[in-house]
Amino acid sequence: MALQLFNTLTRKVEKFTPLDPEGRRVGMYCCGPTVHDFAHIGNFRTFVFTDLLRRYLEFRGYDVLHVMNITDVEDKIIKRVQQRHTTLREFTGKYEAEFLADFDALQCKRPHLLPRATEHIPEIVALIEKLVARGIAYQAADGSVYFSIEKYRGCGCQYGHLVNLNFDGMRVGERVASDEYEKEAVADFALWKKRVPEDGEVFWPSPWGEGRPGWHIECSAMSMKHLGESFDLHLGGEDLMFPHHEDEIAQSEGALKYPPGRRFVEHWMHGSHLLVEGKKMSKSLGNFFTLRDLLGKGFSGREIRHLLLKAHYRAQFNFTLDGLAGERASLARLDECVGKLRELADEVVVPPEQGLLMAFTKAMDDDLNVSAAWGAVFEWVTETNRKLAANQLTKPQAAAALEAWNRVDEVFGLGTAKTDAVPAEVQALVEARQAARKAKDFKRSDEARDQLKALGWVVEDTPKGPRVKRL
RNA sequence: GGCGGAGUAGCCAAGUGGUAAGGCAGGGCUCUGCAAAAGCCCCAUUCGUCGGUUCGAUUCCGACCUCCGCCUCCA
Repeated sequence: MALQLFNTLTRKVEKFTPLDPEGRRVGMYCCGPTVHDFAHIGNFRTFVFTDLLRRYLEFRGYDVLHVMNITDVEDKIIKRVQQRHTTLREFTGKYEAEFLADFDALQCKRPHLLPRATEHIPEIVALIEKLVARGIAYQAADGSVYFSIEKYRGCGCQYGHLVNLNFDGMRVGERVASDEYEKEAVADFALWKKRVPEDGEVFWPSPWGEGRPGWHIECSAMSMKHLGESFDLHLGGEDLMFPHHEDEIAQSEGALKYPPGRRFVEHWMHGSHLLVEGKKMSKSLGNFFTLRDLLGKGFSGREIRHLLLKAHYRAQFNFTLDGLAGERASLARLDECVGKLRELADEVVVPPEQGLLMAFTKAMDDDLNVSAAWGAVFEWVTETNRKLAANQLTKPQAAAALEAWNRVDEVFGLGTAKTDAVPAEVQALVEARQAARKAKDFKRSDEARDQLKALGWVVEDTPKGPRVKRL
């Protein structure tokens, strides 16, 4: 079976075929963060999803070029730069660094390229010039340059690939009515925003005067620069379908005349939103977790990653602290099994056991069915534990099983749990307890166990002697 | 109002026109001096409701109920 992925363009699960004639190289663009604040756990759901897809493509043998933009100029950013009396670079640099630290904590592979909008102004201007030259973009009386959806459609292009748009049925709400710009049509969107006093020092020169890029144009300019005018995959959160991605398609396909059968992006994928405690995240409800909030509650990036990877990317997922705590036990079961295999397998190098890999691949090929994939992993855990308990696993068999898990984990990216170094005080208590047990002084040995527990360690007696684990 | 998604055990969740994966919690057992966040085993005659098609439906069709998301800030 081949890899199949849902495509928002067709609303169907389709066989994934790269544009590369050799079928090897894959260009993948993900809409990255707007660096105006700490990213929250909902944002990271999307980034963990894109990381999962990239890793699975690599597992399937593709040579992936992963590009993720950093939006470092935008209304909210400019407002905060003014409020804090700082510079754009200093402000966005801080949140970009924080974002990447969180990204790393969640064990996401760094994209190969992290282009910043402010470093692509010439490409953005060039793209807008093409649109102006084709008559699809116009400079309004307010000095800003807008994209004309009417003109675009007049060129034979379709607006509304990703969502079924019904302009008449749309609620033209307060947000549209309150728009301060002087557009020809309400649906037109800004490509270049004319400099206003509130922008402070944030502006660049352009053929239309000083100003800054609109929100959508950066992604068209940067994705095409780094991945070519047509590329394979474009990902983002579901909220980006409209208007952001729709407008990206319009800008790109409006600026370049694509030959029949070619288009800006072959395959669009969107991750569903995360709910927190049953509700959409919002600051007023206080259900707004940043990664550091959760790390502060004692959860690890690895545990959070594991929880985010349990849900299918297109399914709405309810994030709860209880759920996170529950997953800890599940992950521990897996770690325990892998740890035992590691002990037994030693350094033996053998090819991976096929059973787990086949079940895993079958599940993941089906639009990244992680639930089925985890099902396969845990069936394998139970089976492996059974053999382990019965002493039925030889060293090469354990090594093969471990190798299979390692391949799977190249995709899940959980790695090994960080084992805390055992402090001398704890080690001394373990030894004292063991000595008391040998002397059959169980009162003393139980006291030692209680003391260990108070220090946050749990002791387990195994055939190989006592073992301590962090509580 | 328009568009889209979802309802499967206490909770999370996969799946199929032929009789329900997996995880958490719970129960039993094993190991143990006792234990264990160690291991094994058990745990839905039933898949929102009502009809229809069918030898057979949770799976297909129709209606209804409920929940959620998007509709120009948003991952």
